[in-house]
Amino acid sequence: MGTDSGLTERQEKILRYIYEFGREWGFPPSIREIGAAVGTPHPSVISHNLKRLEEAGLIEREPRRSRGIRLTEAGRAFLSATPTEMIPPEPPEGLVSIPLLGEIVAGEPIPVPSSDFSLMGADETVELARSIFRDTSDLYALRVRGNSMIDALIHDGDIVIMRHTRRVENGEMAAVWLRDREETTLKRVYWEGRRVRLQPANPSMKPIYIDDPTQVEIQGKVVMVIRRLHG
Amino acid sequence: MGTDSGLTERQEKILRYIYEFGREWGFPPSIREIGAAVGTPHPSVISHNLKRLEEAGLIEREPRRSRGIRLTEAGRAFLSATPTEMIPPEPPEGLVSIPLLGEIVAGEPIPVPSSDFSLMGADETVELARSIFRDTSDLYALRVRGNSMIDALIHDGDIVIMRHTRRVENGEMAAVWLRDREETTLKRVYWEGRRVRLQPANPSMKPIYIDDPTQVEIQGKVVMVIRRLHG
DNA sequence: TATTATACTGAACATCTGTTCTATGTCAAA
DNA sequence: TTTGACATAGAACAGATGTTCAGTATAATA
Repeated sequence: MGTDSGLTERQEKILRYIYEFGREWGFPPSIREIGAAVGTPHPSVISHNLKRLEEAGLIEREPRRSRGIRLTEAGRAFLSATPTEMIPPEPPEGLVSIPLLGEIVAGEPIPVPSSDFSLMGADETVELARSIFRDTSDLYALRVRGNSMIDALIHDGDIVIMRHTRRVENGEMAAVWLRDREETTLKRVYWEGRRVRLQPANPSMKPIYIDDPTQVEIQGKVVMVIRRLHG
Repeated sequence: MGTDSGLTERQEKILRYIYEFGREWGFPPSIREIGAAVGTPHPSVISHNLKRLEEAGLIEREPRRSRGIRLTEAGRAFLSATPTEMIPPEPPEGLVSIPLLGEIVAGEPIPVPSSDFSLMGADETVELARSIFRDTSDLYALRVRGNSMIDALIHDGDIVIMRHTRRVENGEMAAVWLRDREETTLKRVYWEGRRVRLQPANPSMKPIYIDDPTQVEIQGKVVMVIRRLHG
């Protein structure tokens, strides 16, 4: 037995993972992916617990279909009601609370943890109209520090709204995580055969060429730039 | 070839089915489920067409993962561009609908009627979170045309949110109505004794001096700059 | 103690699923 | 006509995936 919610700690973990996996990837996890996430490689255990979660009405399943897991409203409600630390207050309908995950310095990039893109840990949020975006599930915000991106018409204090996607079109501006350097930087990305060109918007600056595309991890693309002025 | 969209009829069917399947089941379809839906039980055909859809940027895929299909923004846009059009809903509480009153060209200013700042006549609006602003009663929006304000970090297509005030501090950026010229322009305003200096943010451009301050009518000051990028 | 219920472990299986390979048909350009 | 690009068709395969079965462990209960 786990908590007073009637769910095992593992069951709660599973439920939460299903939610977070869906947010990140756009489709539900498989049984074994859940198992790896909660530390049990045995599908029967997950299967058993999924059965319990379904009996509790927190999820729905499509028998014999891969990734046939669906969170019910009750499941979502359960997750918002039992936070791990703090759950941000529900924004009014029509608004999106976009987590402000940190800062980004264009010239001298600072790392942004690539694993933690959940709402947790974001003490600040940016509220925008949901209608502006077609899909708001994978948006986050970064505050720009420094004036190195001045020629991209982005300067100190600006807020950039990012979409957490793994793929960008040629020429789109993206937040790029360079694995070997452990840096994040804002650049326009061009896929040139088997190398990647990271082009600063400033034409006087030379592009960075990455010969190993696996070193380049797209954190997301810039969807919007917001600048607030005097009052 | 199918339509003028560059997509085969089958590819369009596939794209639409991915969307509808996701809406119905909460997870993406498998390749063979797509095949059955579009009348071809051959996975290679679907695989081939999915590759095309991915190249077109309409979907994203996670290689070798079952149901690893995700609609991109472009994909959603494509679908909503074709079928029955949607009716925009009323803005919910917590939002401000800021009237988009027209365009402003920094270099070659165009007139904006100073008398009509009501909501009427504004066919477009910009929706923002009410919490961003102290007071939302006197806000309006203008779309920037042209790149003359490029050194003010404002460029073509940007939306500027204005506060309709008659008075600005020295150095604040304002929309200025020049009575004799019947023009509106975006400039930083400096009150210098009995004349007014309208300073373009571009340092290479000369300021405009207005000797008769009554000719200068402050339309409002720039409160926010919004730039939307790809998707 | 014996019983029952629940959660877990381990293994195996049938099917599903994405991918790859080869071959065919179609249509437009050379 | 030939050529090439492209959509399609069929088959096969390795791995993923959901499911099931037998057995173990632990705790609550009679």
